[in-house]
Amino acid sequence: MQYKKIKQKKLYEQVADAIEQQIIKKKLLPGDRLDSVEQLSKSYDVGRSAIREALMSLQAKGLIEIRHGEGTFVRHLSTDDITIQMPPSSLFNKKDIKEIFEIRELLELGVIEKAAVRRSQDDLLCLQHALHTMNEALTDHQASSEADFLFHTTIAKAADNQLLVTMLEHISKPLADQIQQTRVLLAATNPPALEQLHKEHAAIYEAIEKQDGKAAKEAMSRHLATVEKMIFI
Amino acid sequence: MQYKKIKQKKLYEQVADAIEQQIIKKKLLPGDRLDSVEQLSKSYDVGRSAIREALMSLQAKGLIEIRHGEGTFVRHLSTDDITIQMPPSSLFNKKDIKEIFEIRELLELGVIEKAAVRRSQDDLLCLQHALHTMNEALTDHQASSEADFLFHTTIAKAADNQLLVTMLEHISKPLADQIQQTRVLLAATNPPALEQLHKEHAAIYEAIEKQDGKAAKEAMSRHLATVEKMIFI
DNA sequence: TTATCCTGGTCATCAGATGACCTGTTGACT
DNA sequence: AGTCAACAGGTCATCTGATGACCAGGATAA
Repeated sequence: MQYKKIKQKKLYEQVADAIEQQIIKKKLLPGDRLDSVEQLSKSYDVGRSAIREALMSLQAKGLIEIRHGEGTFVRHLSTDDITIQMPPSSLFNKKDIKEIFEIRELLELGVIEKAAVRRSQDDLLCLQHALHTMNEALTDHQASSEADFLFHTTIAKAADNQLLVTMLEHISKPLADQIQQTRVLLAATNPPALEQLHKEHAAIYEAIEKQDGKAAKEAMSRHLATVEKMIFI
Repeated sequence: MQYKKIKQKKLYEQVADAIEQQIIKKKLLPGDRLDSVEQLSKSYDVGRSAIREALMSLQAKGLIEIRHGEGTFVRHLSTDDITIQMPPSSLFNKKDIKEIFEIRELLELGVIEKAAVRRSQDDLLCLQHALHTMNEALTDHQASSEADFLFHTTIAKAADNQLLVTMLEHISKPLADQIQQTRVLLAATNPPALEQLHKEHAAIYEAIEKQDGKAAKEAMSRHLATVEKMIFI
């Protein structure tokens, strides 16, 4: 026998949904100010706390912005308001990290093909800069990790797809921790490996400069294989 | 002249951070029960509302679960707790949709290669079922759209990467609306196009059955090209 | 043993009060 | 006219006491 769920939604969720619908249906446009908490409280006939919690959850979703002393406003939003909720990396196990890495690989390989074709002169300069910094800072793990991250981010930017940049950044964050640890380890036990990383980055850069998508993809593929080996020892 | 921001963080954010740190530092393990709101209110020496808002924001992040009448618990989490916040699709413009589609293409092409290799017998059955439903329900746009979605989701599942499934689902959601609209349109104006979609799906299925990654990828690529054309008229 | 009731602990929500903060206005001073 | 302090009105931020809803587990009755 099937029963219909009577799940009574929590009050603030109902309110949040109602307001969200208004935004979706364009009854509330970006930039508009919502009524004050007191007002809404009366309109929806619920307490102020319920309204407040509803607004807070919408703010967490990025739909609205609450400004102390001013009011609550509908946000203007675009694809870079898409966010990925990643629990802290310390809570992941090896298998999770592997899954994440697999996805990064997909995105990164896709992005570099586009980047090689679409890259501008500016992008090249940025890449050069990152490359240079990384080489300079071989001993400063913090700085070289950041430059590494910047290198990859810049490639994503060159692909001219903002959403892709956002996703790669989010996906790479938990990996970045792992990578930095690995860098520290390598510097102590296996300096030539760092040298290899740099060569791979350089190869990637050259392929992008030549706008050779295929070569770039292969270079990136080799690079990721190296990194993967280093992480999953 | 540069000035340092004196941003004083809101109370509940400080509390939320404090508790999050405890979880990250493993002082609070998954399954543990947090102190009651009253208790925490005393411990942190802030009002109950601040505690409550902090807990709500952590719940939104997926780190904890608040159970009415029982208490608040640290969640066990894994990669499928990674969520992607997508504003409602109606708020996107054409360019945004194009970016999203580009990413979907990347993920989908990557996933199908893995799926073709890793697919189990069960996965094949599911795919058959989705395929069948889609064909049956040519006139029921709702049902056929769902079957379409199921078809792609099942492929992701076959790739044996839970995170990938999650991401693809989230990414495809805003596209699904567009696609359904398109389906309705096609049914009225261009029935053969629906036929073509079905053939493409079938081709994808066959390649997966043969575990031919390359062919599967090509079939999917053709399919996505078709869909893209249909969406961006 | 099993079903029912009771109780203590907890979250959900409300409403009043106070403080902090922002904007715009007014009026004095330069 | 331009600058600035002071003020007022509106709004969010937070605290607090009160009440209801909900759950788990123990006590009780059939």
